[in-house]
Amino acid sequence: MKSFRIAIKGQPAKDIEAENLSGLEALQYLDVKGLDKVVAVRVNGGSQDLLAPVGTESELEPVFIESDDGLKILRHSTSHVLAMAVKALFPGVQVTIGPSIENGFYYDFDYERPFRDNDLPKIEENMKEIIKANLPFKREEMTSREAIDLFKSQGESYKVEIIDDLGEESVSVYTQGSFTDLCRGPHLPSTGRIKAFKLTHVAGAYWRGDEKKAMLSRIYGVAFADKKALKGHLNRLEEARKRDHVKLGKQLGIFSTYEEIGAGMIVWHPKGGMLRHLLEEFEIKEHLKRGYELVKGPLILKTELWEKSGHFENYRENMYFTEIDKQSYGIKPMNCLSHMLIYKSGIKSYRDLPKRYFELGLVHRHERSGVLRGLLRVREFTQDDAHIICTPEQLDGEIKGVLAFVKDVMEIFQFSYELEVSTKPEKSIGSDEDWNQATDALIKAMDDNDLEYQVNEGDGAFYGPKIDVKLRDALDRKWQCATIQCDFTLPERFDLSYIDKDGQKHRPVMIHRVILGALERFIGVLIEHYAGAFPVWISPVQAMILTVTDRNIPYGKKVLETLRGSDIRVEADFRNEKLGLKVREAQMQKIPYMLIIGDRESEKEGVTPRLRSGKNLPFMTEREFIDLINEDCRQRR
RNA sequence: GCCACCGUAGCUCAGAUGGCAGAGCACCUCACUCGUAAUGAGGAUGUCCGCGGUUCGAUUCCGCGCGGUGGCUCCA
Repeated sequence: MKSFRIAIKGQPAKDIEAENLSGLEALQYLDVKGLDKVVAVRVNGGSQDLLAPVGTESELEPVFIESDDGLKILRHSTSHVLAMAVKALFPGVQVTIGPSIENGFYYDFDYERPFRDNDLPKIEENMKEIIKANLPFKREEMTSREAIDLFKSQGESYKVEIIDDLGEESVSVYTQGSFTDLCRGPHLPSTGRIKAFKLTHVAGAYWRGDEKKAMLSRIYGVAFADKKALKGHLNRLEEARKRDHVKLGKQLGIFSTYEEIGAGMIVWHPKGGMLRHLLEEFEIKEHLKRGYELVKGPLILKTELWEKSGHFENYRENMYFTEIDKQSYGIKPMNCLSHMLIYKSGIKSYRDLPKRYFELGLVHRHERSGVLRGLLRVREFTQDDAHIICTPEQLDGEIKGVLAFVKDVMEIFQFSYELEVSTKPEKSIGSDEDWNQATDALIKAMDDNDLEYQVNEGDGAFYGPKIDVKLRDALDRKWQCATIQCDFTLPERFDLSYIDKDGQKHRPVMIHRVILGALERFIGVLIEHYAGAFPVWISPVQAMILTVTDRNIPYGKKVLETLRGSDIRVEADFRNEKLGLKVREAQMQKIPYMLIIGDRESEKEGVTPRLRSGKNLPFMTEREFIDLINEDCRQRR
């Protein structure tokens, strides 16, 4: 008999005598409530299986299935059940890896053919059998040598490769029924604890994420603590799909694409044309306010210039080229080149700096066909691009200025965003000193502003480190919008200089930055963010005049003229239709204000606005309504 | 680019072991002049994404393209 001193974290310890004590027994002894919801236990901070023994001095924390860690364990265990089912149904399949992910899990397989959607139902059936059998997950430690022999005997070469690469003395494996998988754990006590899961889709995935390696077949699934939570998740997904910007873009007359025009090319319909115009107007104002200068470069530039900048060498695959009078030209994928030449067009003094050149620049990039998606990834787009050329001493202040700019703009659109900083990649240009200085400047700017950020080591551009600002779409996928990038290459290659106080030429520093990013992508995220119901200040149509009967058309026309004359974006529905129909249609177009014009309004010369929410405002004069809209716009709501 | 799925009327979608292609909405005409999410009746609507192949016959089966969606990779 040994004596154990155990405690629930933060509570008094208890002593107990036992030969051996599992986590589960310890929790029982400590009288933990709701044990049927406990899937693992943290012992002195580290998660382990419920049935694994605890040490003689242990501080315990139950891991409940609904907790983040509990769900991770559930999802990971479900992926093992998936692998077992697939091995049972498809002899000769090899298993690779199967982690838990947000809301679910996946498992990658190597099989003679890829899996298809219609394989999923029978796999699910098999998984349900495994769950019903309530097989325990049994952990076993063994030397790597033994594990390699074990997996070799099963023909599981990927597992052998993983163990080889781990280079550990020993590894752990988990077995449920006839299926054994290399795994660190922990796992559920048994398969019966899986109460709600669903296989969702299949996808191809490269082994180890390397496109030169084998294409595996991935099966995705979701799993939740109970059926209600699973259903809730599936419902939320369905709701999110209704906000899909491609769908809303078509319904609201914002944009469309055409097979006959080409992939990744957006055609803007009237409402989208207006939306773009409003955003561009907004951007120009905001940039001028912050000391930027408006510039504009041509769409195609001689290929020699792209060679000089390094784009031809590094970015040719993504560029379109054309030939005019036997001279090769490249269609710009970025706007920086003309900006460089503008800077060089005269000698610059330190007194002239910083220069902030802003351009709503149209760029073309040949993105690989498989990555295109709606407005979020296209081949032709407009960037709200600027290049800030400054002295090294000004760098910190300029970065902070851009971060503040991003913050202001994101607040206007009520976006929450995530910051990521990317450091020096393997393949890069420039000295370590430059890199360190610029990376420090980026990080310092964020630290000084108490901003939270994630570091992506080695993810920087080849010419410099960057801060990326990511927004999320309806389905919670992250999209890079704003970015702030330091660049050492271009000032060097274009031999940019300024004359400093010492009368000598010095090399300026350059920041390449966008705030919204690409207008296309931003609008895509924006549509999903507002579910198509734009605030009044950027609504393509702010008000719709709805007449009740034909008698009201003359006054309706007068209101239309008055509002148009006051720069209100207004349309009118004078059709001989029932008011209910007109309201419904305006409602589906998500127009902020409907102006009902009946006999009452015609006689008293005013309007009765109806809001998108269904609420009616009191009768008011045309003037009062114009003021109302103008106030909305001033407040950007 | 790679893997899977998908492409039928302007829109949303149904359809057939391979045999003249359907519904609702929208559209057009007529009636109704109407107060806050669909008035009624009638009418017209197709290269079933494209090109080849198999077949007596292909929108359906096969191949190749084009386009879309979900992933992987990429995203200077």
